[in-house]
This record gives sequence, structure tokens and C-alpha cells, in this order.
Amino acid sequence: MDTIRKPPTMADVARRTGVSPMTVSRAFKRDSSVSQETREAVLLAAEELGYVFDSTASNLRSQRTDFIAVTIPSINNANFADTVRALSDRVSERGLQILLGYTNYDVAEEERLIEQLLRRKPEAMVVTGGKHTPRARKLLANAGIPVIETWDLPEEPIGHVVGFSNALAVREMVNHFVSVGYRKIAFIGGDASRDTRGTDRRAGFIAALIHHGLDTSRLIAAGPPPISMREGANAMGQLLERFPDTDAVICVSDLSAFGALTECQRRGIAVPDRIAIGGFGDYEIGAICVPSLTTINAFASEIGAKTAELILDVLDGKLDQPGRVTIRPDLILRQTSR
Amino acid sequence: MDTIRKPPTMADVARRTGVSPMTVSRAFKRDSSVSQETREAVLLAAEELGYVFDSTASNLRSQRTDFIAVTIPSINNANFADTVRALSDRVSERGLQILLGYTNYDVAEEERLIEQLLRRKPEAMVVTGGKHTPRARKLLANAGIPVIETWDLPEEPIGHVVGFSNALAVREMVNHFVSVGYRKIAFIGGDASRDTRGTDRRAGFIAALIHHGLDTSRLIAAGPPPISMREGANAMGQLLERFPDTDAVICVSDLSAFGALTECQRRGIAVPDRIAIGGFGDYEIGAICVPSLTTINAFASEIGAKTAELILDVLDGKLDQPGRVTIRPDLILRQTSR
DNA sequence: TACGCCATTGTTATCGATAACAACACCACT
DNA sequence: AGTGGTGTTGTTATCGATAACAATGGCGTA
Repeated sequence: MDTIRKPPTMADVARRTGVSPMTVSRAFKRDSSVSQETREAVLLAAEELGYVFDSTASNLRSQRTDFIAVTIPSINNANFADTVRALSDRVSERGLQILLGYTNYDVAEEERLIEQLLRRKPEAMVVTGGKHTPRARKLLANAGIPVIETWDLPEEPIGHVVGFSNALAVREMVNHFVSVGYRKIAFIGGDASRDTRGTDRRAGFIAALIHHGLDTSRLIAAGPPPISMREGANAMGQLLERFPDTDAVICVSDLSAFGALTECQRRGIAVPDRIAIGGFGDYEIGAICVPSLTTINAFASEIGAKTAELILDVLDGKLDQPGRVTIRPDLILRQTSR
Repeated sequence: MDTIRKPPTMADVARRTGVSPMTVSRAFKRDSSVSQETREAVLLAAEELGYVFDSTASNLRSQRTDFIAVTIPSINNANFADTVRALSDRVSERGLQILLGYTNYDVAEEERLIEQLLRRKPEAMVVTGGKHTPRARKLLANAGIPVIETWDLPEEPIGHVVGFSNALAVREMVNHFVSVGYRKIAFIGGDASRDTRGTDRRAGFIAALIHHGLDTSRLIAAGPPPISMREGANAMGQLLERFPDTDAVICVSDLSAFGALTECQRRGIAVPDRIAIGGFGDYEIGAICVPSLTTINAFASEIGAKTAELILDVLDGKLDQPGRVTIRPDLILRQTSR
């Protein structure tokens, strides 16, 4: 009859191998000083016993968890997913694991999430964006671990930064649109208060129009983030009714831009001949759809990779002052605009 | 001058509040027996000291981590992201946190990942798919925690199952296509050995064609997974050259189906008049694109929600035998087919 | 031969919260 | 007054791995 037995510990493996627990512990580390022979014997005994290494005990004693905590606004967004993937790929080579949480584009939720993640004692904390509640800032600043803000260039960074200026990127698109002759340019984005990157992009849009002396009233608020394809399509419908003479529209992301494009297709409106469309983020869909989307490549994967490098450098003690990596977004001209 | 001081512990908070560490511990739990007065005093002292609860110690002593480990093939896939989000939303209400890893559609990588995740002592383990290496199966079976296989209906489940038959779902689409008159039907999917759900879908496709006495040679292998828009477009190009008289094509996902659609648009081939297209997964893009995509809704979010409910039931001791939740995918007819 | 270095292994105390048990005060009810 | 229950707090030992230090044996070199 099977009795419910407790799972084996290192002590059990040690007994079976005829060594001390400490030797078992060393055998499970990569580069520690155990003879090849002993290590193999230990690992064999462990496999036979069905031993599974217990990180919780290791974490407490060694005061290391090998977690990298990451917050992103949404798990369903290909841009953020790309960043996380690049980050994860890079740090997992070093045995570090991503601990992921999403904020739903809400700074209050972000605060809760940050507090929860910090309890797990991660080695570093990566947050998306540079706007946080005062308490979240305080928690991060006092956590005693490297903090990296991404996808933004905050004026007063908490620690390290790997990002770009959302406002500047959109401004460059506007400059291009104006240079090729568009004058009645609209913006489709989310409600102002929530998605801070979206708000920055809209601010850059308005600033650029003012700079060119153009009308800034063509702003369509597509609801609370995330603004995806459906919201983009609806917003384009509103735009066409409220400002029928619009000759170009810039959308907060490629997803909404694609939605807007399809709405034009449904209404038989020629893109780009009657209205041009610009997106943001260089999602796969923008390169594939017909006509393909003019957009801005923000180098999502590169943000993740650079963040990983920065974290590894800090953990290795190679960097003792806050790092600031600035990404330069790229305007990609395709078929939805001149 | 600031000396580097160690972060405060419960003992520090206890001293400051004038109570025992145990009382502090209770104050940080939700429903434990501390007076409202004491709790507030403790939390105030904690806040003043900048105390952050240390999960690593709690995890070891209580033998609970409140982690739910989850493996998905790719973090960049909206279907799996939907499942994880629904799962996460449900379990986080109960203080459980998702520990996510991705396998890159590779069972060997899955094995490594499962081993790594089990070391963290999760309360339950959710895996995507029902095909695993023998060692992975053994690790899961011996882990002593609830195991839930999803997005599949394995013949010999390890533990619980929340899924559907990929083969059957595609078979139903084929049946519909045949019933409305399509006869030369092709399939676009990934290379056979990798993505097991994709392979199941192709198997269902072939079985259905055989049942109807139709030609089964129109199979396009679009490379190793993930098969996304670009691969779908390339595969459609191949299909049109190798089997120009094809009258319908079923794609392994909506992403590849959309890519295929755009290739037709680039070549001026009428959809669905000259060739019909079917997708899989009911991604947002399929509902928005023009023409909209005929597809199969596999209820990704529902899989996550049902998985969460199952986990909570098991952890509450309300379920002592393996659960098997079968999802019934839905054929959604839209504009890319009759 | 003697010395010291290196590789390998062992011993002891500890990381910080909490399970299990004990104790105390206070109140209601008989 | 005595009894029992409830709500609140305290005490002690412990979860399982490992940091820090110690010890051993083998080998090369002077």
C-alpha cells in the first residue's frame, strides 16, 4: 500500500549517494567545485529518487531568486510581447527567469502589481512606461534593485532607461506627411488619461501641427485602451463623418491603423488617394496587408535585448551609474501614404 | 552619511509596533485573527519602515508559493495570450500568480521549461497541448500538484484536461466546404513534426477529405512554427503555382489565412469567388479584415477561465478525480467562403 | 623531505516567515 | 461564582538549501 511520502530533499539524495548535503548542493550548481565523478553520482541518485530541486529554500538562504520582474500594459500586444521575448531569451541564458505581470494600462493597477512583484524579491524590475503613482515610484526607488523604465524617455527616471520619445517619433511622421502635401491631418488614439504612451504620441502630433500652423481639431478618442482593430475601424467611421475633408490620419498603433484601413475599404474610400493612413509600431500586419501600412518602427525587440544587456551589466557590477539607452524610431514609408 | 542597511524584516516591524513577529505575520494575512486596531498599527509601522513582505521566506515555511505555472508555445500569439489572460484574471483574485514560460513549439524545450518551473514549487501546472517527452510526462505525473493539459484532448491525459479536438474542428470546416460545393481543397500549415496542434488539424483535414473521397495531395508545408502572416502569404503563392485549380484552402490559423488572403489580393485573385479561404482561432483580424475570414472559434478565453475554475476547485478540495472539460469549437462563416 | 598550493569535501549556523501549540482576557450564561 | 467559548496574542521549532569557514589529500617544486 502506498503511503503518502514527502518529496525527497537534498539530504535524501546525499544519503543515497554517500556524500554530504553540501556536496549535493554543489553538484546542482553549474561551475562549482565538485569532481565530475561525484556530480554524476549525485545526479543519478537524484533522478532515481525523483528529486526536484527546491528553489524556495535556495532563494531564502542565498537571498537570490533569479527572477526578473516585468510589467507590461497588456499581454495581448505584439509589441510588448516582442520586447518581453527578446528580454527573456537573453536573460534566460544566464539562468534568470521572467516574472511577468500586466497593468491593463492603469497606473493604480501598476502600483498593486509592482508591490506584489517586489515581494518575490526579483533581481531587477523592468516597467513599461515612465509614468507611475508616487507610491509606485517610492517602492521602486527603495527596492534596492536595478529598475529599468522602457518604451519611454522619462524626464526624471527612477533608475535606468531603455526607450524613445513617443512624441518625437510621431512628430517626424507629421513632418513627413506635411512635406509631401497633406494638410488636414487627424489623429486616432485612446482616451487621454489612460495609456500614457498614446497620450505622448498625441501630444507630439498636436505639437507638430502647431509648428506647421495647421488645424489641430481632428482628434478622435476611440475609448479606453487597448485601442485595437475594431476601435480603429469605429474611429475611422467617426472621423469620416465629422471631418469628411481629412486627407491623412495618424493612428496610435498599427492595429488601429489597420482597422481604419478596413473601414475605408468597406466604404469604398481610396487609400492613400483620398486619405492617407499612418500607424505606429511596425506590427507584422502592417507589412503584409494590402495596401501595406506606413508606420514607425520602435524596435520592440531591440528594447528587450538592450534592457537585458543593461540588467546583466548591472548585476555583473560593470555599470554603477544609471544607464540611458535611447532608441531611435524609424519612419517606414509604405503604400498607405505618399 | 548613509550606511548600507539591510532591508527591514517582520521582526523590525514587530519591534516598532510593540508586538510579536507572529502578530505582524497575521496582520499581513487577509482573514487571520488580529484586531483591526493592531492590524492598522502594524501596517502603519511597516509603511514607515519601508518594509516589503518577503515571499521567499513565507514560501519556504508555509510550503506554498501561490504560483500557477503555465507553458505556452509562444508569447506572441493572441490565442494563447487570451487563454493566459483569462486564467490569470481568475486566479489572481485568489492571490495566485501566473509563472509563464514559452516552449517555442518544441517538446524538448518544453521538458526543460517544465523542469525549471517545477523547481519553483507551483501550486498547479498548466501546459498547452497533450504531447510531451516521456521525461516531461514523468516529471508532471510525479510533481504532486494538479496538472492541466489544454488546447487538446489527449488520449492518455496526465491529469486534468480543458480542451477540444483540433482534428474534429477542422473536419467540420471541411464538411461544410464540401457541402457548399468546394472539391479541390488545400491545407496550409507548418512542418509536421513541430506544432502538434497544427499537425492534428492537418490530420483532421486529410481524414475528412478521405471520407468524402477527395484528393488529399494539396498540402503546403509553410516551414517550422510559428506560421504567421508572412508564411501564410508565401504558402499561398506556392499553392497557386503548384495547384492552380484549387477552389478552397484551409489554413492552420487566422494569421496564415490572412496572409494567404493578402497574397490573393496582390495577385488579383478573387476571394471567395475563385478561391475560398478558411482560418482557425477567430483572431480579431479575421473579423475586421475585408473580406472577413471564415474561421473556427476555439474559445481561447473560455479555455483559460475553465482552467482557472478547475484549478481553484482542486485546490479547494472540491474535486478529487481528474476533470475533463471539453470545449466545442464553433464554425464561423464569413466572407472568404460560401 | 618539506612546504605550500589547489581541488575536493565536510560542518555549522543561518536566511525570514509561520505552523502548531499555548495562554490570556473578556464576556455570556447557568 | 463557576464554566465554557471566543477573540486575540505570544512562544518555539521548523521549512530546505547554502554561505562561510574548516579540513583533507594529492601533487609539484625547492
